[in-house]
Amino acid sequence: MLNARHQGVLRAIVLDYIRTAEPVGSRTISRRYGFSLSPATIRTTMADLEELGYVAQPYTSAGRVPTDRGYRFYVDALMERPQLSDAEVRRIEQYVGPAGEVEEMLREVGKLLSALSPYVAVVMAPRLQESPFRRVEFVLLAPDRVLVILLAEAGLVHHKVIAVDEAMSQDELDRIAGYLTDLLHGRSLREVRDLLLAQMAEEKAQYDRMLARALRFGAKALEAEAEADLFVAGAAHLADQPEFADIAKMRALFAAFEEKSKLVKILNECLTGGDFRIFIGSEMPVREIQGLSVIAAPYRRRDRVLGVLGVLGPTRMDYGRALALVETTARLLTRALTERAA
Amino acid sequence: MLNARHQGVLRAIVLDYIRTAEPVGSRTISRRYGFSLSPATIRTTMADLEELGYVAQPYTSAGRVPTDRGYRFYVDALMERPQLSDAEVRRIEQYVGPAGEVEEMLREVGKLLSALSPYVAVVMAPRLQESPFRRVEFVLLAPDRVLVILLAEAGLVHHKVIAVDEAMSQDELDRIAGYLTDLLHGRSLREVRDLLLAQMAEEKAQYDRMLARALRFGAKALEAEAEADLFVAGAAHLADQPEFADIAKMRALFAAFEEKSKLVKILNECLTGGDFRIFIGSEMPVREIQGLSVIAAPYRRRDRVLGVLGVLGPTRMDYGRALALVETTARLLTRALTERAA
DNA sequence: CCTGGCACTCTCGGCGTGAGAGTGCCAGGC
DNA sequence: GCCTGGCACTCTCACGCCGAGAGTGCCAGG
Repeated sequence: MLNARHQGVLRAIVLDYIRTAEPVGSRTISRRYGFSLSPATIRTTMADLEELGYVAQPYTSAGRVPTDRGYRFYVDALMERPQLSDAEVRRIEQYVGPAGEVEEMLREVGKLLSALSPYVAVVMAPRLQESPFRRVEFVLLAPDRVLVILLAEAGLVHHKVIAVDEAMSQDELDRIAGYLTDLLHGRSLREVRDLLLAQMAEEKAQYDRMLARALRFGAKALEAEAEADLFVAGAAHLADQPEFADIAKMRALFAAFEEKSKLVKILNECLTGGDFRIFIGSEMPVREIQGLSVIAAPYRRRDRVLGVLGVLGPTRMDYGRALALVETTARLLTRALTERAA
Repeated sequence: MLNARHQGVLRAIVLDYIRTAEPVGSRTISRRYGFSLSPATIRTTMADLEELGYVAQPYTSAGRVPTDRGYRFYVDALMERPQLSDAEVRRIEQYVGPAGEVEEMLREVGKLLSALSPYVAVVMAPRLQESPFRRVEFVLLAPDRVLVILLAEAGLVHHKVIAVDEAMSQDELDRIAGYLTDLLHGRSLREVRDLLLAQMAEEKAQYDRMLARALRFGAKALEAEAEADLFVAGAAHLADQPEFADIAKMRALFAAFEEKSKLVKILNECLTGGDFRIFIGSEMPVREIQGLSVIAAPYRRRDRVLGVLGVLGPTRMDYGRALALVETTARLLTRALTERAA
């Protein structure tokens, strides 16, 4: 479909446009990208590329700009895959050290990603619901309020306060906690909850008052968490990108960020699939976000996918470097989480 | 200093400018604000106000714009104090219901403030360090990692994971937790920590191994939290304000928001003082934030100030309404926290 | 098949202009 | 003595014009 010359010119257009954010002319390509062809020849090639939909002109007789399709071809077939520098890799390694708490670590990773790139970092935290369960603890705060502490694998901790209808003693809570912990060791919270509900449906007789109470209470404590947690860092970066010099665009963007559910939707698509995922402009599964690309990669513990991290930038983004950054971070984070004691 | 006419004209200028964001001319004032004076007369008054520094002209022979000093006088002496509608008060009451966890509630309050005003909401969470202490719990995660759960008054909960040098059993942890809880009931974490360090310094003999260990471990568990927690909501609102139609200003603003420490510094100033605090433009204790005003009020539990909430907007802000909003929210939040069981 | 030449198109910045808003000042009136 | 209408003046802003510059498409010749 695209011969070598077409591909070379497309590559040059993408590279130059990523660098300068200005439409690229035939002369620039001929001079700066080592083609031994005159601008006139380049022009016919560019006309071909335009007809095939890989590049576009902002207006008649301006230079060419890559289309989403052009970026896609570039990413799939032309892009080099640069390595991060050793210093950068070391820096990432420091941030994902094995100590501390997972949420804290993810927040730091977000800051790191946004510091190492001019884009917005997004990190989706593991869904507690889906994580293998290790333990639950209850702490009586008041006769009618109980603090629930949920511990999942890999240092994932979550606490919440729930109201209870009937007064309980700390002793009773401890017994219930022990019972739940035994019952559920290693299953996900979702499984646990379903199990509890199933048991509750069965045990109509309520011959064991304590057990009935434990079931009822446990089901309440494990009730579904609201939204997947999302950390966004470096949103101010976008204001630096020339494509968002327009106030109206900026507004839409920042509004989109406050509605994190949109971002979650995009990142969710990355939970399946392989090593990484790139959405370019119109490929984005959410309509509200325009003119942006996302590069995201899942991170794991052993073989289980925990969450997704990535960067969000203008379609005119340095895909090679951003991908290296995202992949490396995901890889190192996966390693750190896998090496974690429990 | 300012006679009645001066004040009336200043008030009209501020009101009109808040509404329209356009410099206010003598004619507008004469027509729209019920002065039975001709524009020419208004003009001489305006010239006086300008000389005294209450208003300024963006350029020769444009209308007048209030200066920071003008806003200050308006806020101190001229401003009406509108009431929130019943519906709004009810809405706030719903958000600050007595159940659930404090942090969660504060986050919601932030969203609420930004929904009820076109400004940015900021809510500073109680500093755990300063809160009266109720209880500590330890959970052994791995031989060398312990989950610390700190419970302060009013349902303030915090957890963190710490690394320990020497292996401990859960039994031992429970004993230490009990010891610490007994020792410290009702004091703030800061006091507790200082106490521990003092005791450690004294007990050089280490005659009681268990006690020494408890002290050492306790001190570590209570180590200072990083930053005061801050919730920011509705930052995208600022993009709607005409004064930030300039990209450069927006950039600076959003960058300032990511550096939350600046905001914390401002809000900290409000922790002392009485019912509320208003910083107008150049009065702001942090130089990085320009052209903005802050209205903030502390919220309490009983008589103890826990934190601060407020809104951040352009100096051209509807001070009356914003103040009503902030004060009411702080008042209702205080009531809810005070009524809380423990 | 490539290339230099050429006419053409479109953007962009600078410039001038005129309308409009608002001012300060002054002389005259209540 | 204070207020007011009138007037000349100033400054911004939107508009349109123009020329420079960048880039194109096409064509004819090597």
